[in-house]
Amino acid sequence: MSVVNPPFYDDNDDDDTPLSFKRSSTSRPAPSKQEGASANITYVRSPKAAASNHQRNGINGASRSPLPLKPQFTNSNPRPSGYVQPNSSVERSQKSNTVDKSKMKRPHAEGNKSDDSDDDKPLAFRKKPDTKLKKVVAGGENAYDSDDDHKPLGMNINSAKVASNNSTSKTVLVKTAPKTVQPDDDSDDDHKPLGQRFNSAKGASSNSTNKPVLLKSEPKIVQSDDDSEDEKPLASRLPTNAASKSRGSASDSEDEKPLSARFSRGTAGTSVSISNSKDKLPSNNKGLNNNSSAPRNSVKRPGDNNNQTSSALKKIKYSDVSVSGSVKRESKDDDSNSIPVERKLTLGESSKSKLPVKNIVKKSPLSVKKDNKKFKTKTKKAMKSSQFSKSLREPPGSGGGKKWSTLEHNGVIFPPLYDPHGVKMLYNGQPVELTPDEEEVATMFAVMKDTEYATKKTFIDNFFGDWKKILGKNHIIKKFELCDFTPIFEWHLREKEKKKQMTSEEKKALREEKLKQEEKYMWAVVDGVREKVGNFRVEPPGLFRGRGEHPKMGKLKRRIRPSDITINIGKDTPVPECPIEGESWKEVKHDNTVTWLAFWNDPISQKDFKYVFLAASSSLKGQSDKEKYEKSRKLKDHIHNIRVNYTKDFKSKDVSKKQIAVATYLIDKLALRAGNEKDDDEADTVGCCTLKVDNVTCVPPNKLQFDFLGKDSIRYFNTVEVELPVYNAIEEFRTGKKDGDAVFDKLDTTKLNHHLKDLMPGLTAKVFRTYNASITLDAILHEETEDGTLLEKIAVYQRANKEVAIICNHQRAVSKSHDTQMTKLNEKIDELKAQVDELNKDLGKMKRGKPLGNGADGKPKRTLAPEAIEKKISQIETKIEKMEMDKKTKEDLKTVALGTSKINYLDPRITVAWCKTHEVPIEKIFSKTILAKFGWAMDVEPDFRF
DNA sequence: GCCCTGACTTGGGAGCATTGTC
DNA sequence: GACAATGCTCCCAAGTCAGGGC
Repeated sequence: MSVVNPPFYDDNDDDDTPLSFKRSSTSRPAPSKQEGASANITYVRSPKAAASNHQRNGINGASRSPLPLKPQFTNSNPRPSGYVQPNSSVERSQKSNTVDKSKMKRPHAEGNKSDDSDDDKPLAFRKKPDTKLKKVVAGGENAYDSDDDHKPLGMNINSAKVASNNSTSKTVLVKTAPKTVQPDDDSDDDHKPLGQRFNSAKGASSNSTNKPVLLKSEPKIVQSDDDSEDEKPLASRLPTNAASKSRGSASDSEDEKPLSARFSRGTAGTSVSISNSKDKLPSNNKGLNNNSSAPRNSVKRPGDNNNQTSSALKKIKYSDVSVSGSVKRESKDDDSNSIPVERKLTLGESSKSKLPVKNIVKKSPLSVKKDNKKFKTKTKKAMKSSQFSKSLREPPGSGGGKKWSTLEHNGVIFPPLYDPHGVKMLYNGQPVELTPDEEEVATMFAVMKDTEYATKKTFIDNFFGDWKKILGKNHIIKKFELCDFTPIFEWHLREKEKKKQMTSEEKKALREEKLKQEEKYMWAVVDGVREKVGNFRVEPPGLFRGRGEHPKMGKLKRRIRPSDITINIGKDTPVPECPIEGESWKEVKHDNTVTWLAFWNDPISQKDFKYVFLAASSSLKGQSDKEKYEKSRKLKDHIHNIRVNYTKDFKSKDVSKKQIAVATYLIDKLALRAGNEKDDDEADTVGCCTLKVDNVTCVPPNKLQFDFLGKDSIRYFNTVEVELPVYNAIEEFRTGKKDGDAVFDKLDTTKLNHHLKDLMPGLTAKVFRTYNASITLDAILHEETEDGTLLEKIAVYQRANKEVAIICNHQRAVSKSHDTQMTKLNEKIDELKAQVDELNKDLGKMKRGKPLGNGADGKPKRTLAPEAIEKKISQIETKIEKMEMDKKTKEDLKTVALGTSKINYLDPRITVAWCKTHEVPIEKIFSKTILAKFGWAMDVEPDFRF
């Protein structure tokens, strides 16, 4: 890639111009990572092998933090029905990513028993000195006193030979020898990405199994006889890189240095943001004073009509007016989706000077009094930990509990009323006349006829139960089995087809019409700044599509009416007109301590609410996002102590303490979710604190096998080698209990989080996920990126992204067309290879002066110059190479969902900084929507490290 | 200290729009 | 231009976690 005088930012207004974070002679030259500041525009980076990611496996590098390596293949695992067995070696290679974080260790790291700490490295990068003994799955490892505490999960895997041929779950090496905790250990493991902290199991059994399994609706696993890892839990699929670079010991010490010192690049401070004055929007506020002291008489909680004053004050905190988020007034025609990327880049920088200064909220005497009272009631323990226990929930710059001063919006838009189609369903073979209300619900079910829901008893029972209430006792329809919804289903298919057949003009016209109707609801004005509203459409009625084995699936979600909806709006602002004539809102509030614009009670679960919020691109959300990442970033400074702390407590005689220690260990090492208690009317899923005895199996001498349904009923199945004290503790917690009993019976998320706050302000269980995800990305990008082509760089990013997705167990179902696509690709590759063979033969003949003979069509072949044939061969080979790469990527990512981590767990500043440093156009990584969401991160310095 | 509520984030999939291939 | 593949956005379900009430 050329780096000669590329403009750092485009200076023009061309919306279509890719936003490349290139350096220009006028911008600050980017210092190379290795060389510190550099005045040269051209980067000089370590001369790493230019091989693609796929090819790097096994290549030793000088890097101190080995990357997660290519997954090793494993084996035969239970797979969900419908999954296909890939056969090719390429496929196998992809599958291997199922785990075995253990395999991630690089050989020389393995051999390197240096004490060089890698605590500060992301887990994914951590090496394990004593690899032979440890296995992990899904990120399990215990390196608190090791050198990998700061590494991301994916990088903390050491390789080790795993001999199991028949194991049913893949294991990943983890340190087994319980180390004595050395607080002054020079470990650098604390900051490694999780993935690197797993030992890698070189040559892991191809039969081990931790395949990711999507069990959303059907938890049953189909045993497969192939060695695919496709269905292994992602958490256990961290790619290994047995031979990959390992960090040199010399650099290890850097892990403990402040980031700024580690990556000082000289010219720090130079702004890299572009400035485009025309894009800077005035902060006028349409007549509503954004600094006005809006009365805080709002009610804190929806539904609470008697608590307005107190609720409004409840969250108020001493002002913190650091409004760093970008706030921009959208021009009338400025749909955020079409904001030029470069404009988005200006948000962070330009907005700083343009932000409406939020009010400094002084606590009212009442609120102070209330706070004092609260303070006095704190227990000694709470007081002791008060500095850490203080809620940090409010986003920065929100002025304490106050989220806005003025708020204008137009309410919500309702779905159109039901339009009866008149198609008669059959009952007992006879057409049945239905009223519009009856037909509406019948249609809801009919259109789902070919979904899995329609085959589930719970879904059918719930639907039929609710439908019968509408049909009434005397209706002819009595039994579901006699119902035939086919005529309605066929009508639905015809409608779909009609829609599909519409010309693009007709579709466009429809879109425009819809946009016209919705335009007014799409925007809100917050403190004088026009912001996009997220979900301004009221959910239409339908059948509840609960995931997994949700007991309420199929129940009727009734139509929401204005009288169900509570509106939240600025006090001196006109209340949105109710769009349905003759009806009115349930209530109107003016609560500026919350960010919702409207809510209604969930018709399926009355205790739950459905909120209307601002869009992700809004400054309020941006501030909150930034705060989240800052908090996670702070964890890096505490992680070593936290790990030392919980390790100490593994052997505590106080069972509660011991359970907290072990749970924290699991959350840290396996990126498990906290695990709140669930009600009986919810799907039976678990997290760390709610693990049941039958969710964890102790496999001597020191492995734990986890098998449970997590969020969204996605299966987490993983075998992890853990520290012996952890293993013993889990065994102890299970003793005397039966299946279904809680492993951590002395623990819940409240206790756990309270404890975590003692260790770091604002720390909660979920912060570990963000921390490990972001530090993994940061580490991999910095270790792996080389001076390659743009495509190669993007491949590095994708791989890092994938590591994180695996750590977080972000799975997706294999697309229906996956197999067809793979078959087509294989056929094309074979065809091209045959062409190359033929051309090579021709070339040989020509060189020997022999005639070429006839082609496949029987006609004499055209004579070409040898150079032309060689050129053609080369072109086809390049094509084959590309297709092989496509194939690998496709297979590799078929069960991994990259988007979730990108949107929720990866600090965007890491990505932006990397793009700037490596001249990768940011839109190659972030879509327009994500760019809008991360506007606040766009002006980060290229040398930013998480 | 427990239970419950409220507010917010996280999450996968459906379906639509865009891009690529022939 | 037709069709397929890919990518993106929207939808809404399902988590987390703080704080109030008793």
